[in-house]
Amino acid sequence: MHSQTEENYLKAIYKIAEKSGTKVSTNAIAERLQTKPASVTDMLKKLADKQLVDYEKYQGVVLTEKGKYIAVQIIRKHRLWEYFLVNILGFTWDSVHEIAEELEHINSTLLIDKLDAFLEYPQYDPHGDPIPNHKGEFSSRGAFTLATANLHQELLVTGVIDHSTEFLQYLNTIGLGLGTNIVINQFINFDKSLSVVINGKNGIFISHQVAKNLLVIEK
Amino acid sequence: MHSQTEENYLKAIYKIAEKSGTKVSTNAIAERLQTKPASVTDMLKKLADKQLVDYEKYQGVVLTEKGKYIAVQIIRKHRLWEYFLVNILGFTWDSVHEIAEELEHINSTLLIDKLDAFLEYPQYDPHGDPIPNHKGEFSSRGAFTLATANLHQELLVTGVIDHSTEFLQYLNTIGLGLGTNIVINQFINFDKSLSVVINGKNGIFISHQVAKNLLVIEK
DNA sequence: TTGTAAAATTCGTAATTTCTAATTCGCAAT
DNA sequence: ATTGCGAATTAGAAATTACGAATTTTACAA
Repeated sequence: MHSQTEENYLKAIYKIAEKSGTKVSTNAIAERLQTKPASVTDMLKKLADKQLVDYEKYQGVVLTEKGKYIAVQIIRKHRLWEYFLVNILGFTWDSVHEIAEELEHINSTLLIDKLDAFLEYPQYDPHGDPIPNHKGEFSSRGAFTLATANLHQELLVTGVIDHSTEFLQYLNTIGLGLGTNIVINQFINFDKSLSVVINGKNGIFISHQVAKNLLVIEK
Repeated sequence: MHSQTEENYLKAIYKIAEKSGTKVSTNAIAERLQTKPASVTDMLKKLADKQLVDYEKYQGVVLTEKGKYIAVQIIRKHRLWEYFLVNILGFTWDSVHEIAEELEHINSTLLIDKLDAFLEYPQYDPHGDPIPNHKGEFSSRGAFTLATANLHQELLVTGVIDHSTEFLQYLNTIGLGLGTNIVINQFINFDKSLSVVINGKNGIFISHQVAKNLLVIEK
């Protein structure tokens, strides 16, 4: 078994590598986990001893297959629990992250498989992130950010990149959530902001910063 | 917040005191938690500092009101999760204890209240133990053990005292579970064993040891 | 090629929790 | 009142995870 701390490191390394596509630096891990580089170095040595990461001093780390498998299982658990919290217990999408961070460390493959079955094998969590299946395979919808979408195309919101409570609550205030229909009416060159139609309601402005954090597909 | 270890100590002290009704000894805690008396002494000092127990060297401990409240909340969480695992996810009653031991340490009052509501405020867990409500109040059915029941009385099984997998699986093999009807046909003086009718099936023998661990009420 | 700033590591230390071994305490029997 | 034994405690040490300060390494600009 692995400690909760080890699991959090593996997940952090996975997430950073997912975004950057390269070896993961000590500082990047420290920042993500709100800890200090010295602590990260200590843990990387430990994970390397357990063959969960390939680690060379000063060169960054990469997850081994074993490490990647564990990371994906934790992500699976996190996202399934989020789905449960929102769709079964009635939590809002902006309030489930912290609880799922705790639940993801519960250790029982049987529990997760039964939860998955009870939820009828959902493919996406309440933020639109794909839920890996029991083999660790992810679905993909080929979504792109609103910032790269075309004018006048009918779009469907399928996910968010930023998961912070503040961002999600802002989306709530403008009536935007997963499944919302959206059309870009106007592109403002000056600040790259957008004027959009949300579920038929016209003239809503969305900043470039927000658009970059919204995932959509063509309808 | 309190560590998982602290919570386990509080729960252990509560359970031992519940049975004995007296101050709880260091050795009793050590045995229940599969640890050494020296470790227990260390932790008792810590819990005393936090005002969760009243502790005098060599005299044993008692939970304070604060400590008792926390212990009851952990028991509430444990039993609600057991109910969820059995009645929603389809686990068997003999396989949920270990998972619930992990889930009981998830820290969110909102989560537990929402889970309670989703489960429709169950009063008893899959082993017949009462689930404290959000105020910490327990229900009681006034059950007694099969070992103290009368001949020929129609009885209903409402709980078990021993929660071990072995005991529960044995009950499965003789077709006995919560809600089972049972009548004592014969009392064997030699070894205090019983001949009983279970759900209409005659001539099943039950040892005194088993009878002492079954809770029943009159029908 | 060299100098320097940023990144990463080492080292010593701290807090938690646990353990073993040695010691002390409380109480029952004499 | 003393003795002796089991229960409980203290002391010292290990494992885990984290941190600050000092040091080393890397990468890149001049």
